[in-house]
Amino acid sequence: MKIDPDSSKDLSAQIAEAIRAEIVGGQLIVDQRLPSEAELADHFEVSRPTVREALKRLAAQSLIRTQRGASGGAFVNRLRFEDAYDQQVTTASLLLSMNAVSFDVACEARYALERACAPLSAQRRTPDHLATMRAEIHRQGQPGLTDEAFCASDVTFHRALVDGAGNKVLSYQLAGAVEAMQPLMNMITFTARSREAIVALHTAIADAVEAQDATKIDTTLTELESYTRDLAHSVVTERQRKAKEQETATA
Amino acid sequence: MKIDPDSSKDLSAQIAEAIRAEIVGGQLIVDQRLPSEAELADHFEVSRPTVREALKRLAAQSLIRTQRGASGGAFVNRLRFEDAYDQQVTTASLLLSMNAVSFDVACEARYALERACAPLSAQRRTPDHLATMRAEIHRQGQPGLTDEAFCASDVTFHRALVDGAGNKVLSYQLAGAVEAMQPLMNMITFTARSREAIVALHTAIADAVEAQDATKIDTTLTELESYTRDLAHSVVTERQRKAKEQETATA
DNA sequence: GCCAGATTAAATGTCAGACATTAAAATGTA
DNA sequence: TACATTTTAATGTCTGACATTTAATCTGGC
Repeated sequence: MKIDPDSSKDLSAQIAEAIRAEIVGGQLIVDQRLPSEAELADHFEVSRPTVREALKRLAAQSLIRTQRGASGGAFVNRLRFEDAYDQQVTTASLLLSMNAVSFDVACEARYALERACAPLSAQRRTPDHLATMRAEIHRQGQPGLTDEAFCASDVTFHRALVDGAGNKVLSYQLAGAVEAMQPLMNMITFTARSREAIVALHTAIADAVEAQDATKIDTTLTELESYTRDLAHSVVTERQRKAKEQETATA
Repeated sequence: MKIDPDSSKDLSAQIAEAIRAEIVGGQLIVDQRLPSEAELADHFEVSRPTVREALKRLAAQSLIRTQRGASGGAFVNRLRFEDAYDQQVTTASLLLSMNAVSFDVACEARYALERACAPLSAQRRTPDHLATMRAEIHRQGQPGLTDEAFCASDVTFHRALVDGAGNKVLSYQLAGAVEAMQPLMNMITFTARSREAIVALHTAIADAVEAQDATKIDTTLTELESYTRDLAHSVVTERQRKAKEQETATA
């Protein structure tokens, strides 16, 4: 394994970097055991706490897992889609919230990606996917549904559409984006009227998926996108109007 | 801040989780300073090394940064697109290499995503994007170019196409996917003949982008996808044939 | 010979206290 | 006021110890 010159960065960061390079480079393979903390400390000529900090960094990225007890230790972890998925959701959420990404930009990206798998989904969707979509549409029509539940159902519906493409990589990428946008979507309070319109568009999408009509899915998704954006705009302007009104009243 | 019951997980993992929840929940905002390690240790009733391990976990995810010296400490980090981008590339690379994702699946996902931003790119591309694409095409035509340089240029070309859509979220998502696939693409050794075909397709794409012809971009990308897959298949079968030949020779 | 239980050993998890290093802030002086 | 010095508060690192977990080994009885 590599050495660390006395550079500016933390020792633990350098050690983590060295081990990560071994993993992505393929020198350390899945389920292989790393040397023990004491051995690593010896090798890198640092103390055990420093090595531990490095290992925790790698664990935070799901690159390794640790096991206690005899014949325990740190093992190279098989990165599963679910783990990566969780990471991506929080990362994308923070990106959106911390960088003042406008609703329009996020919305555009989301629907562009979703349209990307429409043709594949039209071709490969199974009865399972269709059933999920229909079930969620039915749920979205229930009058007593809370806003949060409606949004969650919305996410499930769109995930079914994406999963219908039968491509794990695509599902991974896209589902992360869709889920990350949910907080932004939640900011829009859906009225009974807008729910009705959304359910109608969802039904049209489900019909098109069932009929394997890729073009129709595409155009309906575009409709849904512009409807969502209009809705968001009207919510924003309404809020501004109310804020102004209140300002006038107090003045 | 929250407490930790004596559950199964590491104390450092629990503490990291508690702080992360504060960050994603918005209780801790960007550039805000966390309590010092000693104060955190006091609050959570653990030792300082344990707190430090927790902080390193968060640092590994770019959620915090630390600063030494008086009035130093740990600060909530503004997650930038570049940071997230790097993380995504390594995550996606590992996903592909560790989960035996087939070339076809990865390739399909990549081109599906790329087609998703074709319409936007046709609409919004600037002279800069066009210039980058032309420059990379020219480079790809040079006879002395190494395979690695050709692939890197390929990535740059496609990034320009994606960036042309003028949507940071889209660029972030897609560029990660494209870059993660590069090692897989590198496995295909390009012959002079296939390079020629690829340059021709790239030229057709650049022309279509310049003409703002979204449909033409889409169809050409599809052509490029199927060409790439055919190439990969022929490489694989050729390798198998050679392996068999050698087996027969030794037998 | 074989199985159940006790023992051992090796590893991670945690703690306490100390010192080193850094960089900002406070202080003193011309 | 401007500049050099000192102080101070924080992270970075080390040492050594103990606690806990768990697999492997040893032991005794049948």
